[in-house]
Amino acid sequence: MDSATAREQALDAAEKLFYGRGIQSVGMDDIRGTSGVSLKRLYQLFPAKEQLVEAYLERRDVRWRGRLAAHVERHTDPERRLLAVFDWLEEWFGEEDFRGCAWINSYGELGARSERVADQVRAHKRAFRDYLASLVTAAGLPEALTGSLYLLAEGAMVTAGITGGTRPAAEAREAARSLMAAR
Amino acid sequence: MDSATAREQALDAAEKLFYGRGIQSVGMDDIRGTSGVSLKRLYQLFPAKEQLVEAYLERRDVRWRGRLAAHVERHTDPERRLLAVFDWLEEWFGEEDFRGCAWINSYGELGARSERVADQVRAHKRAFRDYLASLVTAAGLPEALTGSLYLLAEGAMVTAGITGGTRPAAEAREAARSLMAAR
DNA sequence: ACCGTAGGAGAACGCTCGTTCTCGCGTCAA
DNA sequence: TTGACGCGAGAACGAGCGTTCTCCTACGGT
Repeated sequence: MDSATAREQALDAAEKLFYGRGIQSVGMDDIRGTSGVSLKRLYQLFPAKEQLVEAYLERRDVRWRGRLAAHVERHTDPERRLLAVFDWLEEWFGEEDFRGCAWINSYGELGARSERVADQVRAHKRAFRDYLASLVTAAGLPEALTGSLYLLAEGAMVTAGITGGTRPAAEAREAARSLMAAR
Repeated sequence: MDSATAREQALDAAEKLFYGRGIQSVGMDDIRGTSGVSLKRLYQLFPAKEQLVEAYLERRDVRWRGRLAAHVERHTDPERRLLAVFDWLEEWFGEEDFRGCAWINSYGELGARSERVADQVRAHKRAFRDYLASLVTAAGLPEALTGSLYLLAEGAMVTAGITGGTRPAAEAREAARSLMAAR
């Protein structure tokens, strides 16, 4: 098995376990068991657990925003594209293994102790907000709307994570629609 | 020192440390050092750390909702009372030791592993949402508004926790005002 | 004064877990 | 064929921490 493959398998295991059970409760030995990558190899690829955590969050960030953007791209009407964000949240919330927002969860777990993780969470959230802002601008809507829609999306993510179910996404979408109509 | 006092001091230390640094990174020895209550006494009062955590969350829940309600009580106009929720969030976010919503953080840390903690978080959030619903009803506004305002408040809490600052509260209040005006 | 008990300080125990080390095996170049 | 090397399996090490135990002191009732 070459390094690139081992790395991917390690990250696959990390994502599955860290996201599903939390970061602190997953040991490097669990990663080894799930990934099939030996401890020696793991430590060659990632000198410490913290770096595996960072790589996990970074890869997930790229994929998460990619999936969101891909969904939005399916629409052309600018206002429809904004609402598509909430459609996608609903789809995401409904996935079998959905356990809330990985960054909000990680922040609750490590934000107080790891500045690196805290920075990654802030960067991810800023990127998401910037993306929303670009959609708002493209739709010719007032910039101030960005903050409202962002808060609705964050509220939906945290609520869906805690209570389960997809309803928060639908509620957020309706609120968003109403705010957009109010101009 | 009598039992009641020891219990209060233990809970004071637990709240300060658990909220400030996260639950898992605080040891029972830290609680002892901060509270001045000996380990033996701590284990008499709380047979295991998990029970101290539960007591911490429960006492904080009562106080948090009490403070919110007290702030809302200062107003009589029903719509003003709803907006006062966001005023209070802004005040809370601005406090020196604010580190986000204790329940969202705890859920990120322990929600996947402790059903008890997960239940407490859900109960707290349900109580908050029910309270919002009662304010919405009292103001003669449509029930559907509750979900929107709740998501705005949750989004503001999680965002203020991650990025710091009080701005999310102001943004949420403006969005809430707009939604209430849209009827 | 004397005993029984409660309580404090802190050592001790057992477990988990991040990280490193040992050992043995297979591979490949010369 | 041989020897150096990479790698996997898993033991080992060391730290942190939840929990319990030991020992000692203080005090209240008789």
